[in-house]
Amino acid sequence: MNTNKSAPEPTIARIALYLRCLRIAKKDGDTTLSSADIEKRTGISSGQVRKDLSFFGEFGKPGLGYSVDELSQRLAQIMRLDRPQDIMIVGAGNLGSALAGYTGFTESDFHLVAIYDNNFSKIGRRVWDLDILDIELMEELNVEMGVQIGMIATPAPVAQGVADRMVRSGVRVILNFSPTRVSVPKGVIVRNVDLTQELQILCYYLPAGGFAADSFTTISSDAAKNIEDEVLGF
Amino acid sequence: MNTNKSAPEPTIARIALYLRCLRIAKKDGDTTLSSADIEKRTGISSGQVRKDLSFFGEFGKPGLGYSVDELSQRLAQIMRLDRPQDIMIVGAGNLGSALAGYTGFTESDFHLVAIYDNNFSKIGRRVWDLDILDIELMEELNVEMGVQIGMIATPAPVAQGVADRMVRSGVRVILNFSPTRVSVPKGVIVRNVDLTQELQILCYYLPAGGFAADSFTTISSDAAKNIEDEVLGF
DNA sequence: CATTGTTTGTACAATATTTCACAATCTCTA
DNA sequence: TAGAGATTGTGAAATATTGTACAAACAATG
Repeated sequence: MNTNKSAPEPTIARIALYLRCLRIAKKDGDTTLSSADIEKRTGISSGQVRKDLSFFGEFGKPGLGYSVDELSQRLAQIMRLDRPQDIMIVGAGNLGSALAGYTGFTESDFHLVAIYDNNFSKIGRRVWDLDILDIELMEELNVEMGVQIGMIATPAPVAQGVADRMVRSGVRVILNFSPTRVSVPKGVIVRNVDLTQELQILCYYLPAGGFAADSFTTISSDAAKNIEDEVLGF
Repeated sequence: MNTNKSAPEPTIARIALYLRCLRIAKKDGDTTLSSADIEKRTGISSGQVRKDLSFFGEFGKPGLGYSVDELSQRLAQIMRLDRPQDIMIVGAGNLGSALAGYTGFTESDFHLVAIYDNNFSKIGRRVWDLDILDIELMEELNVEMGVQIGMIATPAPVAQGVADRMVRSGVRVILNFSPTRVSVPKGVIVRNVDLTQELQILCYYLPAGGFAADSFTTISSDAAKNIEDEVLGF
């Protein structure tokens, strides 16, 4: 174990993955998982899994593995995911509205409690089951709500102002979808999800020779299942 | 410089940032930028900037810096962003539709040419200026279109099937928004954008002591501008 | 055109992260 | 309950990434 210094960020990111893996394993009826099992499910090497977990304690039993229930509970505790977390969104446009309706958040016990905008034609309109609120009221309203997690889904030019307002309102961590970096006081954490950047990175890995449809046509991933046949609208 | 081995992934990610920075600098009228200037604009240390750029060549002039125009052009070339790139989206639901309408892609010269779904009630409907196509036709249609970049915006259970179909259709790089990992043949690249995971990571960094609104109330980021006053709907 | 001031490119050092290997510990079965 | 088999936790080695510092190259100015 390693009590003094905090875990590396990549470890934290993987813990989130382990949590999802554990939930699926539980649904599958597995009561215990070895690090090798976790490797099969996540693709993360068993050694990496053990090292990641060992940052926080000794959760496993030699010869057996990890108890699905116990590990889930402990990891959720560490990640502060053992209770529902309230979130707010600023920007009720294209992306903001989609995020507001994203069911994945709800499934993971995130609870959207407010969505703000600065556009008078949007304020008061409903998105899913929420009224769009006037951003001018955020500081006031958040005294009551106490939301600590904010998502920025605005154009770049207003992102910094929104971040500042969030911080003044008591928000402590920010997920920023706008294509710009925002500055925040020390102690507040920002993560950027930059959709364009992701595409650009992928472009770099595009093969040089242009379009070549044949190269991989016959190869099929071993994890492929025949779920395409299911009636599953998306 | 370093011709033999390919650049580290973090470098590639930052190059995308430099490109954006360069575009803004050009708009600002700057014709030349030093690595220190880039640090001011991006927050990436000047040393890091120089090291990143030196992976691909010697673009700067000692005593002067980098020519905005030349560097933009060279970097765009390296990232294959010197010409428009066609993309497709699978999943015309909540998130997929939002991505289809995301203006950021268009601004960076990405061109959405197809959006697919498997739900008969959606196929044929229009999203923005595109007809939603039957996913069953992807292989056939993409012979003509030759799209190499795909985005998965479906529920997790069908993501692997969609990825397989994309690969069979000639897609070479995939941006996966579904909350699951997909396997692809060697040579095909997948990047995952996992919205729930991002929130979960942030949760970990939430301060322990619960809600404490005062701590940062008076501190304001030095980069804050008064753009809130602008009439800028979002 | 020499001198001063800037800025690059890069070797080297420092961190950070991942991989590897294995003793120690536990399970399971006979 | 003893012995075989499985799996953990963790140091130590290997990689990967970032930070530092400085000689060499150029600009600018009078």
